[in-house]
Amino acid sequence: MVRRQVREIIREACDRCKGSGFLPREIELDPIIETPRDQEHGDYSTNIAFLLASKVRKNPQEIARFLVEHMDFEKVCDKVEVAAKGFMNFYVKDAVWRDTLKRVSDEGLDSMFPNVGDGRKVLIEFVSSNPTGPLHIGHGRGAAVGDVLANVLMKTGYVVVKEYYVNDAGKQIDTLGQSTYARWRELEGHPIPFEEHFYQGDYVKDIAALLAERRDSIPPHKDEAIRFMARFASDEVMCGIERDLADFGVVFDNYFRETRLYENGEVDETLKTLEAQDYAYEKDGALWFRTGLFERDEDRVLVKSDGEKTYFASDIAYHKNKFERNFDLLIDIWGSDHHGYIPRLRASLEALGKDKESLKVLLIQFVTLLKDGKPVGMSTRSGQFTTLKEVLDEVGRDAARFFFLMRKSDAHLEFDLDLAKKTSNENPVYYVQYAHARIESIFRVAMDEGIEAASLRDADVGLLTLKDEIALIKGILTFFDVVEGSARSLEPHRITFYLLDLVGRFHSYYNKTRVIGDDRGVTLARLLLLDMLRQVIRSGLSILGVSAPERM
RNA sequence: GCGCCCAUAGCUCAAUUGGAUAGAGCGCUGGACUUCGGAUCCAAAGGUUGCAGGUUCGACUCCUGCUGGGCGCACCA
Repeated sequence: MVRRQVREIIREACDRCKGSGFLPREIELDPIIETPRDQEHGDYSTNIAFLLASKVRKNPQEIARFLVEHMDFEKVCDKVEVAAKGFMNFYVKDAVWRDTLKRVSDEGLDSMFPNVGDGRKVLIEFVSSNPTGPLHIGHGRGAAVGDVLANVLMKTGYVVVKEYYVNDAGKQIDTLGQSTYARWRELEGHPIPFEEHFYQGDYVKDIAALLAERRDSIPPHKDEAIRFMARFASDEVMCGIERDLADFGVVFDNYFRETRLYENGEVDETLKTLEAQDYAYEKDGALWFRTGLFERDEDRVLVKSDGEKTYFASDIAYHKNKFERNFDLLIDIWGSDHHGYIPRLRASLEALGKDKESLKVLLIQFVTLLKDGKPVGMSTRSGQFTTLKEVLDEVGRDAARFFFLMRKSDAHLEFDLDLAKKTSNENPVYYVQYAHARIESIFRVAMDEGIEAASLRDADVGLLTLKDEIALIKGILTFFDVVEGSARSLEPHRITFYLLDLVGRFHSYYNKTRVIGDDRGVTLARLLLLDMLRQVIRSGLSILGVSAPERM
């Protein structure tokens, strides 16, 4: 908003300088307008003089001075300074900040989010955990990142579809069937060896117990029984996964089953296409994809010599299917242990004539759970993993989601269970939520004193004259920049950091300044400020999927 | 052996994507409640950004080489 006005001022000045012959007419620049971290350097600054310096072979400072002389900034800025090195610093008028706040208040938050997506369609595929066991903590992090990223993109003008890819075909489902069968035989008193590669978790026993209750529906022959149990168990596990996700506040638009790709013949069709273009070849009785043609990676098997298709084969078909559904952007969110898989998938998309740049893969690093300051071990095979459900039961949805978004997704995350449970100042979730509850409380008091919510419309923002108040306004308005940056960089964790910073300013302001006082005009103006603040906190928390309580 | 990611205050992490004097929280030390919620605030201490070069007006950020950690390198998914 204000940034755009500053950009316009710079553009005008450049045009004027071109007219005067100082700058060559053909020069085109898109200057970066940034907010300096040091307040002393103004509200915005630009590096345009440095960019021009190399093109017109003049001193950056000289260019900056000349630009400022030809600049018509009085409407927006008190002053524009040229710093020693050549930065141009813009000092925005307090009145401009106040008026912008008032405008947001009048027009509503939702109309202020920048339209980054412009209606483009995005498919975000995430979690996609195999239906062979419950979600663990790592899936939880992926779920939080995917869900919040979806919210961010929706706010900024994208049309978003959230999809879960269900690997309900292949060997691991078969193993689940065998594991269930073995547990069932134990229950029936006819145990068979429980092999090491079977799924060890107790949930398999629970499912076997369910089956024991409906013995009649189990086919008599072992192979058929295993197949039946595989289906039954994976459906059961999938139900549990959906339930855990719902408890976590994550709802998918679509569950896409791998078996569907086989049933529709899409896998075979994809393989035929690749073969026809000589991107696939036979060797040693297997069908190989020429990954090396497109990426620095080895050729990979699509069809094994036993005739079985690999996961890679169906995954190519899956991504082809995504493109055919006319998405402009595909986002895959994977565990970072799958990073080696990226080159071959990108290669396959290129082979199919798709733009591989329209696939973005976000990698989620591992989560280490800490309890009593010590890491809690996890391993799917041994059944020792900590499930998402356990963490949710322990710390609650709000803390879990917030904690998952306190780190860049490709950085290791240490999740301190004790800290997440604490209802104290050390817990960052409470720090943010407390600010909201505190503002709500102030409004309750204001109501008691006979101030109507509607009267905020008549508040005179000109009465917000304190330095802290201008700083708060700037903080509030930064929200829209942060959401934009979050969308452009696909980094949802920025929202978390922003909120912590914003409410920090509020708490500080609160401790110094009384909101409700004798002067009704000032009171109203401050209430308007706080109203915008709570709206931004609410909006930010709702993007994170975290509640904004009125009382705590 | 090859590839990807990470390395920043005692600890956990930021740093506007190449910008100005590298910032927060926790912890430590000292302070603030007769008034809107002390689940809060204020102040102080804490750094050769793993090491060595390079690119340029300018590097935590980009390039090269080391060191140390994580993860991959299947006719598994």
